Amino acid sequence: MNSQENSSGTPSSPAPAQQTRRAQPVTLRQVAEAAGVSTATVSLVVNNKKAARISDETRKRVHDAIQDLGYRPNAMAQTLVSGSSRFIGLVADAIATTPFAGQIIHGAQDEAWKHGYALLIANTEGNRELERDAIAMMLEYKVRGILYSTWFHRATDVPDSLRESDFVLVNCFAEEPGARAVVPDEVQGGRSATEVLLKHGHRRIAFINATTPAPAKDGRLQGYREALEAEGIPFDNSLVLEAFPDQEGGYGATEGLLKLGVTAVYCYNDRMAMGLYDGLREQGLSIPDDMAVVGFDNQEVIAAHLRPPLSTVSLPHYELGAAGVRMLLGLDAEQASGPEKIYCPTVERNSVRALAPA
Amino acid sequence: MNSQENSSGTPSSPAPAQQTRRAQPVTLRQVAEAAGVSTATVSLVVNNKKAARISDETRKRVHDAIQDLGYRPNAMAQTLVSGSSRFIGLVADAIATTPFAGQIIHGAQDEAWKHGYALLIANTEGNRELERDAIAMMLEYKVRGILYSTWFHRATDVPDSLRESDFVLVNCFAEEPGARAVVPDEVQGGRSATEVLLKHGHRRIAFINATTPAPAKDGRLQGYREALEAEGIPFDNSLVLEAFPDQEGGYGATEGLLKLGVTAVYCYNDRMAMGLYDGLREQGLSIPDDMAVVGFDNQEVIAAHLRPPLSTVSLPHYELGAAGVRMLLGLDAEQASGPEKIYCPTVERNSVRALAPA
DNA sequence: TGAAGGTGATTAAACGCTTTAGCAGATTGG
DNA sequence: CCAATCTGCTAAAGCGTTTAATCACCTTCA
Repeated sequence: MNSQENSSGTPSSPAPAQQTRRAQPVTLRQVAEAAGVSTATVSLVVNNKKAARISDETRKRVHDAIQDLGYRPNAMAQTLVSGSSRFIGLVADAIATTPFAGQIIHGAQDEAWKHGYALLIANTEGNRELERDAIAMMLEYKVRGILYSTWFHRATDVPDSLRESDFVLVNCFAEEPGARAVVPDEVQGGRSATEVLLKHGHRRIAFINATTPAPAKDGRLQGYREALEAEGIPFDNSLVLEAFPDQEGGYGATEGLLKLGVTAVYCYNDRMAMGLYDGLREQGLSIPDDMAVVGFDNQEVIAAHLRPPLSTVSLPHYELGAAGVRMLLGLDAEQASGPEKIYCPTVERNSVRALAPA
Repeated sequence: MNSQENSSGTPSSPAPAQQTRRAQPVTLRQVAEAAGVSTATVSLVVNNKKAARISDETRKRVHDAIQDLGYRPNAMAQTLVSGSSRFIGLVADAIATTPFAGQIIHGAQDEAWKHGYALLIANTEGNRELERDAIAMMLEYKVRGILYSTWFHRATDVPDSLRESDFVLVNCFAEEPGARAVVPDEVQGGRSATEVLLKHGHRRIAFINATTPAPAKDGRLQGYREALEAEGIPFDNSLVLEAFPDQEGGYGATEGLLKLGVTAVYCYNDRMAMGLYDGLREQGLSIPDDMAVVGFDNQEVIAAHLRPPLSTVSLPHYELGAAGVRMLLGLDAEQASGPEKIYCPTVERNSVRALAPA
């Protein structure tokens, strides 16, 4: 890479930048001395200040010195003087309990990075004390702001110390007036899921909802009703079942479902759909021929690889993280009020087929 | 909380610490002025230096001032003077492609936190340039060291800039002599998986290996052989099949498997086992009665909720992350040589049953 | 009574960088 | 030929801490 001749004395050191490895980091001053200029000059060329008048010759000497010494600016010192740090904090209540949390981190990281920020993360495991400490740590690092995220969509209260900084709630919300938030659009998601079925001609559609109270429970049901009613199909409460939102719940709901005489079913989530697959198969029923199924969440490992692959609606965790930092940074036009709702895209696979016209 | 009387003038401010919200952060100097002491004194009490001689009265004045102003130390300034930061960097090639990466982050975060470090993360999506930038960023923040992790166990090469810092490879390894690494013990895992079957009396055990070359492929096979041989069962190469390591691969392997006349099968991973479940069921075969199955990875969403729940071997991602930071910090006794191998624990569920004695 | 020692604080330098004001010398204009 | 302007660079202050050195004052004891 560096084709410059070795004019600087020491003849046989193969990797000049490497030899200082793990030693005290090289400072601006050392570069300045090596180049025979002042630290101000070095700073000016490092930061490419166009206002500064530096001769090409000097500029080159500085660059060479930087190369030779393997200089890296000290970000701590920079932020100290500049007054504002380039950190965004992300506190999560469960980083790994679910693949989802990872996506929030991912989205936040990408977006933060895009705007020159680094992500500082902490996970609290739902522990209030840990949470307080984590937030304190972030405040001490003078983060630009904090993303407070939960692994499932829910109401939360805002920890006091959070208020000492800018913050936005991600995948959760609080009644509190000033609290900005980003959440998935459960209602739209529920509508989309139902529409997939509707679009294929199904008219009698069951919904297996969760038993566990949550915004998702209400929203997804609401979306189901809206989609139905938009098609002029009256909502029939006897078509909505409830079960615990996991595989076993879905499996257990099979019997009840079969009594309903429906041609299609929309499950609260993919895991229930997975259980339902087993239940249906046990009854010798085929998906999508005997029953069309859609899920919700788009939990990759499951949805994409069931037999047949499951049509579902995606929970936009990546987008949630990204939108969170955008909101924090004030990049999007400010919402009127209430949390910003993120669109849940439909993912069509093969668990739904057109209903043969009767 | 703060039951101190409001002796300081302004009468009706309800939340004293809160009112400075979002303003310029309070500094040590301001606390010092408010308490009528020098900044040195404040520093001394904040850090609880026992060597320092500070009267109780002064100490109290300082604490009150801190409370009133809502002071938080500036970590940047602290690390600047102390010379060493409290950061550990984690660069991952895929944060969210898989639930696994989340676990590595989680483990690293917990362990780092335990030792007073904060985790700085970056994900590179396998992009070399992004990777370089991410590492550069970490170096500029003068991290204590960097964890370089991959989402599946593999050989890697060490990016040049990584060498400018302490680092350890997590879930990957390099030939390079100086490169410390932590990886899962695939061989032991393969042995454990096989032993679960052996323990239940199975003697004729198939192994469905992956087609994709990887340390896991070799190691898990090796473990299978070792376990067999330890029981005096000669290794029979015709009992090892190969398929693409996902659900479809497992499903597709059903036919070949059934020709083998085995009573049990050990799958390269849980996803293949999931596919195999479907294949077996299609043939009207029951797990575990007609065929005992064990997987590998312990991919929660799948393994715990298949019908029947899958016995498997856990890939210790959390431990990998945690062991990574311990190694980085030099907390564990140094290994003789080669990567440190992390134990893969067995998780027994219901997909294996004792073989009725013939 | 005066030196020695203890107590409770302060002063000031340093950490690595950015940035404004300004300086010396060269060039230009009138 | 002198002032004005331009060019290339530097001095120094300041960001918020920590910490070694020091200071003023008070006790104690020989």
